Amino acid sequence: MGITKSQIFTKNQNELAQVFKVLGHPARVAILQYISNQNACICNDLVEETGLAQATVSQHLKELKSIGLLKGEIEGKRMCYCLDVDRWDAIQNQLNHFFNTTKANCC
Amino acid sequence: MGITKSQIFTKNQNELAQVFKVLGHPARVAILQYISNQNACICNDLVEETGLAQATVSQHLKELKSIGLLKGEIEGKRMCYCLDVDRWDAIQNQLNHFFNTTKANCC
DNA sequence: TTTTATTATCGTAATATTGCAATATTAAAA
DNA sequence: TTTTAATATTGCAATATTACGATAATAAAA
Repeated sequence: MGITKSQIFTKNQNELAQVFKVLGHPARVAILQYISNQNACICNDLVEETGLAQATVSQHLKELKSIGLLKGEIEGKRMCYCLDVDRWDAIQNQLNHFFNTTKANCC
Repeated sequence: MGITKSQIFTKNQNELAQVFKVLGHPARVAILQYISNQNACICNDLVEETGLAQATVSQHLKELKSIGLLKGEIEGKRMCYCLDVDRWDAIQNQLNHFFNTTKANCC
């Protein structure tokens, strides 16, 4: 096979896993950290910063957008990507809820 | 290509991404939640619980072990897998540190 | 309008992941 | 010792991801 059997898991489990998955690439971690050190960012900065090709960076940005972590505004012929802070906080809360509720007494 | 260029990122970024990646599958989220509802667990329970084949479950458990989240004790001819609570807390702290430090003023 | 700069998308190659059947391993039970 | 039960490993097919060159799209600048 090779296809994740998402239909056998709950909506919550799939959503949680999707968030983790998007964050599960060092380039995307690096992109988020870089944006946090600026007040904003543009894609071409990230090409220099990450050492990845422009097409690759654009693709990673798309994935971060797909879970709502980034929002982009058009600024002339540039894109200004920045964190969606509300979504950022919501995701942090969601992950903490997972960690707090999934804590077992060990055998 | 298709290979993640981990050498161009920091050790911290790679480690963080690796943790997110392991958690980024609904079966592994479900396994952790199931273990938390028991006091322990055995692999065969998980086969029924998840609807995945025994080999598949075993593989997911191996990945969770790879980041230290689970520890397994041999109990006769069974394995007793349980959360490593110290590691669990450490990872939660690591992720919170990432979320707290990577928080930008939006543009 | 033409050029230039910036970002997105498409197509494709390389690699990774998922899932499972078959088989191996291990230890208790018979 | 042989059988049985539980888990791990191997090998493989299907699908997903990563990366990038080429190209398209868009908007400011010349």
